[in-house]
Amino acid sequence: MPTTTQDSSIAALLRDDILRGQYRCGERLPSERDLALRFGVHRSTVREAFKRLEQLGVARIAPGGARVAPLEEASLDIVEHLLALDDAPDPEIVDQVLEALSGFRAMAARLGTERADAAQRARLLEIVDAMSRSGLGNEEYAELVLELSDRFVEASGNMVLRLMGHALRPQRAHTRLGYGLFSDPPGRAEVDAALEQLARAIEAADGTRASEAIYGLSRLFRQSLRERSSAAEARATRPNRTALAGGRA
Amino acid sequence: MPTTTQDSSIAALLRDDILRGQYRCGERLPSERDLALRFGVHRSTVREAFKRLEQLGVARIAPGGARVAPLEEASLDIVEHLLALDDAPDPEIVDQVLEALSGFRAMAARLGTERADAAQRARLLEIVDAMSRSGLGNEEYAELVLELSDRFVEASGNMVLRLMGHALRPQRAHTRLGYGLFSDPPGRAEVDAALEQLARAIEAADGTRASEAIYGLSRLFRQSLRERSSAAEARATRPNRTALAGGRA
DNA sequence: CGTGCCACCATGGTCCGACCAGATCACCCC
DNA sequence: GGGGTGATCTGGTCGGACCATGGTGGCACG
Repeated sequence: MPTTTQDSSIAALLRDDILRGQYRCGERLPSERDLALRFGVHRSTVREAFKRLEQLGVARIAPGGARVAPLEEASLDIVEHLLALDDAPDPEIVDQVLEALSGFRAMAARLGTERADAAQRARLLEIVDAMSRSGLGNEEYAELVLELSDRFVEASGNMVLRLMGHALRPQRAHTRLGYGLFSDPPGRAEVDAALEQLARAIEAADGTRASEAIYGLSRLFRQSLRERSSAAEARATRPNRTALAGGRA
Repeated sequence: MPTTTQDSSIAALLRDDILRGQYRCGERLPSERDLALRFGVHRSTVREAFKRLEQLGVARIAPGGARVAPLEEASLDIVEHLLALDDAPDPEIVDQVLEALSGFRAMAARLGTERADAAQRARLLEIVDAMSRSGLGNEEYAELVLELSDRFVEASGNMVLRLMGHALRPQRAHTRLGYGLFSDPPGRAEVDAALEQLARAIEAADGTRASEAIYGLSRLFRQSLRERSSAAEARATRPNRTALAGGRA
């Protein structure tokens, strides 16, 4: 039972404030004493929260005041928090994460395909086969995609990939909406073709082809997601702006 | 002048101990009071160090004792510390990092190539052209590769890629040894071919081809590095084992 | 009036000592 | 021997304190 401590709650609050863009980069955060007063905790508790923020790379603590760090210095770990910020994260962030995820999975597919042993290869083919079947729901597809990705990473035997996958692991529904095209007639043909290509690539241990197949699949997903979310956005409130806004000049 | 604080020094010490594999996963770390005594600091200072470790994902703090976290839960940020651990990091780690770096750069090349504007494209071609010239030293090549990578990331406009690049940024010489093949006759032809392919891909905004070219280049580098380092290792002491050892079963 | 210097104050870094609740573990009783 | 139980240990939090440093305003001097 992960009983959250006060320092981690405070760290999460401040982190989200920063990620939401409520403090400009370089701006001073409230002093430790102020925050201790505001949150009704002891200063040392606030300090511990600050240390977390510094380790996360979103703040820089120095005598004279803690300041918001430039976003480029942040840890990849902020991604999951960016996605979890609100019910409707900035679609641009979601898209950038999905894009990175596509590339990451393509990378994993390449290495995994080249290095998988017989058992791993069989398991990979099983999953691809399951994805080819029709009649699965969004959640089921999402599960399959996740497992496929994990198996590729596992087969690659690369710990760095594993860590990257951990940071990018989609935990929110926002990133899983696109899988509907699996059952939609329009995209179905393309998906099937890509899956077929992927299966052959796995059998032939052809990393490059597997990589392309995965990337193609991911692109289809992202496209589908963009269409769906832009439609959804049209009848919703404005998305929240975050510190990432404008990142893609 | 980043005057390092005691808590960060202690955090670094403990982190390196953990990364070096001196504590088994799940094993209890010494208590805060013990460490405070050992380091001659107050317990609250040790606590701040612990918070950093927890945020880094290498330790899990809970009543009853802080324990070493499973490696999969760690942040990507540990990679740079793994490489900085000793003068001669485990070659397997270096190889895994380079492998991930290859994939990352291929990803950045794909997205960057597809989305670069005219000025960015011109700059990319400039760098590729500079890499084609002979007579450059290892350091110069490393610089060019780094800048090329950065420009691709910049052109991609993807903040997640930027964060990944930051975590994987090679800061140590170990990851730069392979560039010698740029001037070596045996590899030179292959390198030139790949560079030529890359240039054409950039001109044509062909992400897939650019990605393949970069991946091919990176593979040549890694190969070269492996040969060099295995030769060097033969006449050196055993490499240090770290927590990553055995990651590639 | 402008400028430069200095004292003052706020801030982070560290320390001291204390209390609480939950986890651990050894011991004892059954 | 097994299970309960209390001493003990651990982290979580608190209150207060001191120091060095950096920021800032005011005061004196030009």
